Amino acid sequence: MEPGLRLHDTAARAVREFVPITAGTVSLYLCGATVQAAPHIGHLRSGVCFDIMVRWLKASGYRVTFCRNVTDIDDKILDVGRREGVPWWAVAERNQRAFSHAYTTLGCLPPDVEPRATGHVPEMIALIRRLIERGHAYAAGGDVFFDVRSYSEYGALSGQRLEHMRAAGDTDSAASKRDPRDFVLWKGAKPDEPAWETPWGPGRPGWHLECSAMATAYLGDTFDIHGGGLDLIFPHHENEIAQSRGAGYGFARYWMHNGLVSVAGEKMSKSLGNSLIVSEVVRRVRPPELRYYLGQAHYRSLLEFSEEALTEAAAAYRRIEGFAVRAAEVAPPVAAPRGELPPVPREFAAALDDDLGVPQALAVVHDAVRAGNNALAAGDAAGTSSRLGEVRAMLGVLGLDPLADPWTAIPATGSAGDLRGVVDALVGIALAQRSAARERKDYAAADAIRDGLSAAGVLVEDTPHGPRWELK
RNA sequence: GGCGGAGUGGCCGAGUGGCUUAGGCAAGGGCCUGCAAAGCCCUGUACGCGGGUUCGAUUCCCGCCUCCGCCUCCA
Repeated sequence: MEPGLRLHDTAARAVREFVPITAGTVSLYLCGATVQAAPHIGHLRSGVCFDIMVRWLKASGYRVTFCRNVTDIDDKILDVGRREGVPWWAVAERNQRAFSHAYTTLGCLPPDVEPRATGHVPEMIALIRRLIERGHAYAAGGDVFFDVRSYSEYGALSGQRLEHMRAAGDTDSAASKRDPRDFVLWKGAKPDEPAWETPWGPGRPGWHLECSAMATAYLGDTFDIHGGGLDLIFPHHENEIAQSRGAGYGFARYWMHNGLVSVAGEKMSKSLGNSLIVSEVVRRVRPPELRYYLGQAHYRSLLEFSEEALTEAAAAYRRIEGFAVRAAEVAPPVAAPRGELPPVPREFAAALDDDLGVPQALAVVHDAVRAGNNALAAGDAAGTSSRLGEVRAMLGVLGLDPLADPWTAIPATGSAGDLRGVVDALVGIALAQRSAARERKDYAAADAIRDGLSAAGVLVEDTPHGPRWELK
């Protein structure tokens, strides 16, 4: 009777009932970063959307194996290294760290495995060998190419027909291709570039090949879900399918693609130079607010970035957070049993089961918040507590914790703990003075204290139980 | 040229052949407050344009306009 999870499958161009290969388990591969620059919020939108996906799968009882790769070598990484006069691997390492930090900052669970392309050359060589044996690939001029005409299904994912396609521009030695649309599996070595030995000569991996090799290495010949940004459908995912199916593997059964983030009507991308770097945006809104913003729209929709929308999202999240914080003061949350996720309201589950309907799910959250605020106002501790439980459970699935200690968001300086004690004490003294002023009806003095605290980033609210304060 | 997607009230953003026409932000009114803040209650009747189908369309069909993505590295 349970409707169960349904997902939009790009290959089928439809929402399909999700049936895992093995009951109770899900294998998920997500195209992660090509670590050629610092992450922008478009990258993290993908990260957040699939993080919610993973969390929902887990909350639904699935055992999930989540693999998110790192492409740590490509033309641009080499370019950046040359330009900066540092080794290519240092560029990759630095940016990978920036990505990891951004994922962590926005509350994305770490993947079960995070393979790097350069660590999987043997798997790639084996895959190329298999493709050559099966007549789908050929070595020419130092490169190895995939023969697109040998694979009749080529173009099926993206709905492209071979005769309409333009030449693949992924190599400098196009002359040696049998067909201009053939794409490169392995790039022959060039002077001053890193190279690995192969039966076809030294060189480095082509981008598409990496993902096929890594996905099957960790998730098996056939796995459940493959995800990535909309812009990867063609050629990247199309080519992955050609390589993997050509090699005789079943490969991914569902293809999920998240919508892109645009700025001023244009796609956000490194090459367009309109990137909003995560580390910058997180100075304007707090990380959970940015996460809320990136996750609030449906994962397949286009997200046109605007400062106003970001601010609105932050306000919306604060409403939820405000309830949770106030409710927790009255009705302390009961700690959930270790590793167990508390149940979420049925409407919330139904929304997420319907192709990850986060917007509708958030409507359920806000309804619970309103009910909770009403219970709070009525002094209904039991009702407040139960609503708080619901809200926390739902937000947990969305990767947000409204009761997270705000001090943990403050960059660790080694003295954060001491600092907190000092602020607590000083604000406490100021509020005591303000209360005294109010007692004697000296409202000018009371307001001056409140204004002073506000200017310092401490917001004061009067409640039936006395004043309370929070940062920012 | 080929493939795909989108145009919803001031803004963001769901959704649906009619029935209770999501939710948030902002706005106005009210309650609460010493004043605020927060919260609660109320208010706003929207679906790009033109046809068609229908008792009835924002929702289905046709045409058009505008915008975006992919077809080249890109989450």
